Amino acid sequence: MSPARRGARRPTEPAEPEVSPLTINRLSIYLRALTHLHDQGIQRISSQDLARRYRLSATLIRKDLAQFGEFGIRGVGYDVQRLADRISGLLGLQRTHAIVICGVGNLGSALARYWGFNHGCFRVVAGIDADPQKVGRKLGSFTVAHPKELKRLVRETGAEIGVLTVPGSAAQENYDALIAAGIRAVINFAPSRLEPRSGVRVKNVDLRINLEEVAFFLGD
Amino acid sequence: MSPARRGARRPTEPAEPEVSPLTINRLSIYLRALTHLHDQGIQRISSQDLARRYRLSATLIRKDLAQFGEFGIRGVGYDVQRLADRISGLLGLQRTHAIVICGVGNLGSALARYWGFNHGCFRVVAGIDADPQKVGRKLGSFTVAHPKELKRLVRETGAEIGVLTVPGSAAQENYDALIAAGIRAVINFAPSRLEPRSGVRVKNVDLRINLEEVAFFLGD
DNA sequence: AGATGTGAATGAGTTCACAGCT
DNA sequence: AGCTGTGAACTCATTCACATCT
Repeated sequence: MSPARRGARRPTEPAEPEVSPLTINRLSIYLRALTHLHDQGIQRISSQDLARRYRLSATLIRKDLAQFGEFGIRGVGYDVQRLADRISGLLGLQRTHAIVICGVGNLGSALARYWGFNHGCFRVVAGIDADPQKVGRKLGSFTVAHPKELKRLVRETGAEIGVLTVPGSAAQENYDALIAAGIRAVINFAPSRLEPRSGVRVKNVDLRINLEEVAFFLGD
Repeated sequence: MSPARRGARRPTEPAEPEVSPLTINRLSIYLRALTHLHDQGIQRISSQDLARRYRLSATLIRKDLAQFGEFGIRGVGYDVQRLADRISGLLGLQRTHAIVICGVGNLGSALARYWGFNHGCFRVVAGIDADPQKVGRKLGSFTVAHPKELKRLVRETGAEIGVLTVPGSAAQENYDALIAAGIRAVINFAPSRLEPRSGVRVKNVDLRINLEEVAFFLGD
């Protein structure tokens, strides 16, 4: 069966529902597990064995994969290498994705280093900051630029992903600027709901909320 | 009605189910919205108005709150200040929670600065790193310590929350060390499933997975 | 035999619709 | 009249159970 993705279906088809982020996140987990197995020289694995080793659900692995086709061999299991390749393809990790970081403070620059400037299929290729103190500063393989350069940088680098690590009060305007510059997906670390502007994908990551979640369970 | 929390129920009661993290995370969101309203001098708000302003669901606000009691006035709405106080109480934000950061690399030190050393009810009070290069380095209001100091530091500072920002390969041993030292909740930024050791709460935060999620929607 | 892939059953989470209070 | 609090309906997610294939 053929994948359902970003509404890229022909008008005659009966409108397949979009794949859930839960499933997509699990695909990432599966991919890591498979990579780990591959590094250990293991070539074949069953969903059950995969589940046992990495504390996952065997049925869920099969159900998740079923949304994209048939990847295993009945009675046998999955070919580690092959499944890893297929998942990596599904996740769009067979090509490089360029990232622009908007707001090069503590968090922004740490993420840049953490995600790597030239590492795997994600590449942080530019940093933007309105603070004149920060503009011109060297960060990894590039120099921090002023927001007015954003559009040009996105065009020149082909950046698709924008990372918002600006103060909450500046999030919306920077988000709008990213979209105007042609960015296609945004990961927002600012603790504010963004007014969605278009078909651009927004993923909110709220670091503070994690502290409050565990605080709840610690009690008063 | 009385809250269901960390199984703190009397043996006679019919085993209330634990509150969902989804609800807890939304409480954090509500609290921020209310704080924002309070800052604007707004004293009363209905669930509908709150939902409209912050793009939330009115029914869900009421349902979430209903799990902890009755906070509103029928026909009127909620008292902003009062509701904020109650939620902040539920989340355990009426007292300070001390945090130990395990692994003071890019991410660890950025989080320390981002979350603040002396800011609100969370306080980063210690940093641990096995790298001799980093031990002794000043970070905010303390000095990075060697892992062997962990137990003493936790005891002396009363730290409850441990943050794991070590490489994936070191995650499990550091997790075990945190638990042995008496930490009561862990936020794990390493991309590896931890073998759960006890009743200690673990919250996994996987920063790389967010990139892969948006990459999926970008396609190949 | 032994594993996948999948319809059916269950469970979790959200929305609907309205009784009941102010 | 207006809004909260809540049972019932519904939707989404996961697990169960098994037909199907190697």
